[in-house]
Amino acid sequence: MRFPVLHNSPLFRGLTESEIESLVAAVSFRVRFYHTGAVAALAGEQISSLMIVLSGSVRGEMSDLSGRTIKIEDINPPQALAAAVLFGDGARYPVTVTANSDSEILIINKEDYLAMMTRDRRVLSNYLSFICGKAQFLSDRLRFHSFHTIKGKFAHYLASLPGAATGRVVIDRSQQELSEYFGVTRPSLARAIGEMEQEGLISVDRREVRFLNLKGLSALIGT
Amino acid sequence: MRFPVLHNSPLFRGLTESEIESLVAAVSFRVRFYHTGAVAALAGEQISSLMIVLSGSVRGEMSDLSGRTIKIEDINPPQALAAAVLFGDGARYPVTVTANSDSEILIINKEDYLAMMTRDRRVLSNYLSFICGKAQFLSDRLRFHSFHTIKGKFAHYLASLPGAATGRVVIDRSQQELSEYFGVTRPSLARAIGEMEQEGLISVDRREVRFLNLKGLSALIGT
DNA sequence: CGGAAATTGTAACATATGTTACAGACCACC
DNA sequence: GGTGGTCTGTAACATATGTTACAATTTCCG
Repeated sequence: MRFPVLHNSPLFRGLTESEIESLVAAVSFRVRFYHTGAVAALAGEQISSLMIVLSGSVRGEMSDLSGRTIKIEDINPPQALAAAVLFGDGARYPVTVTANSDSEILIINKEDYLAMMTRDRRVLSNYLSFICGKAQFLSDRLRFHSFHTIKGKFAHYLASLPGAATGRVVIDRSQQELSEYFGVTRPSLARAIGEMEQEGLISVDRREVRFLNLKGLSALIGT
Repeated sequence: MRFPVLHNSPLFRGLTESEIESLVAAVSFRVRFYHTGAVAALAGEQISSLMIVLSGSVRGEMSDLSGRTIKIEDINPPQALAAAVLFGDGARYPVTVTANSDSEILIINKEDYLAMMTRDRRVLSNYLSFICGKAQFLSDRLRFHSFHTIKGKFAHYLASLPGAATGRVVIDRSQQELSEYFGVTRPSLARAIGEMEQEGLISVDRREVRFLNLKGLSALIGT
């Protein structure tokens, strides 16, 4: 059994295809085939295995109170299902996973995956790196939400840019992207920036922002 | 060197004190003493070691643009510093860590901690369980923020309670706690609940909630 | 039972943000 | 140099939420 697609998975980074093969072959794995529309995992079901999409495409969706389903995300090869919560106490699938098209999924028991980690340090490092990155991402994201005002989010964002200490930073994305990152609408962001400029907190020239009133900016962050 | 306090750490759950001792002793560790006010780690500094508070107390704080510092959280024994991002690519301390009182911190190099994981499977399991739990927590938290209206958050929360399928659930916390969980104010939550009741979506009797209009509730979640 | 403390319901008002729409500025490309 | 497309600034209006305050209700404990 060969899994060339796993070579691109962050979980197997740095391993040759043959190394991956022998690692996987050493444990009891299986490959299941799901026809379009078939359900690979049910929301709420206990997670007992690492599942990696080998081919095709699946989607995670939640069913709401009236039975309607809402699509959350697509999962394409070589992504894994719920990898970030795999080893949590009583880990359960947060979403129902359904095949978008005919798909193959590699299934490796949790215990076996653990064994692979102890056998090859790179597998361990890769998983740790993956999940720590995820935690970092979620944590950063959540921090932004903790500032309730757009000005607060923007001030915090400015402070996080390289060169903030010099009082002059360059924004690296468009207002559109920035507003999505903040979870607000574009006009609202533009208005907030305009007001901050009028209030003498910053001066804006295209994508370059200068800090004019550090105390005022800090007050926004503190809120 | 003995570390009785580690016995209560989730990272060393299930190990006897002597097992912990010998595991730690097998790698190059050190215990550093920090006087009140001393800085144990600087925000932005690269993370090279696992640091566990053995005694005393430290706090994480961020400095804002004007140099003022804002306290984020206290870290008490036997908690670890930035354990959730330890193995991320280019992991850096998100906060500056300062001693609240005279404190001792156990410092174990990242590589050495990795070695401990491969040597003892329980250490590995514990860390994985810890970080997956963290990811789960952050992810749940973030999901709530994705519903912009309070009614949406509340409907989603109701749907997540055990017994939601029966159309009758019991809320397990006070409005005060719930509002903090949602990141909104208490009167706003009360108003939202009142309106949902008036709109015929739910009926509320103390902490018991019945679902009257599943379609309407779903519409809120879908928004 | 009784009184204190926490919890909950409700109101009036201020404000931040979303929504929608449009016009000017910039940019790439022909 | 035009020309279409994206990005940005701005406006008027609707609305959700925060703020503050107080009364009603429940819970807790002596």
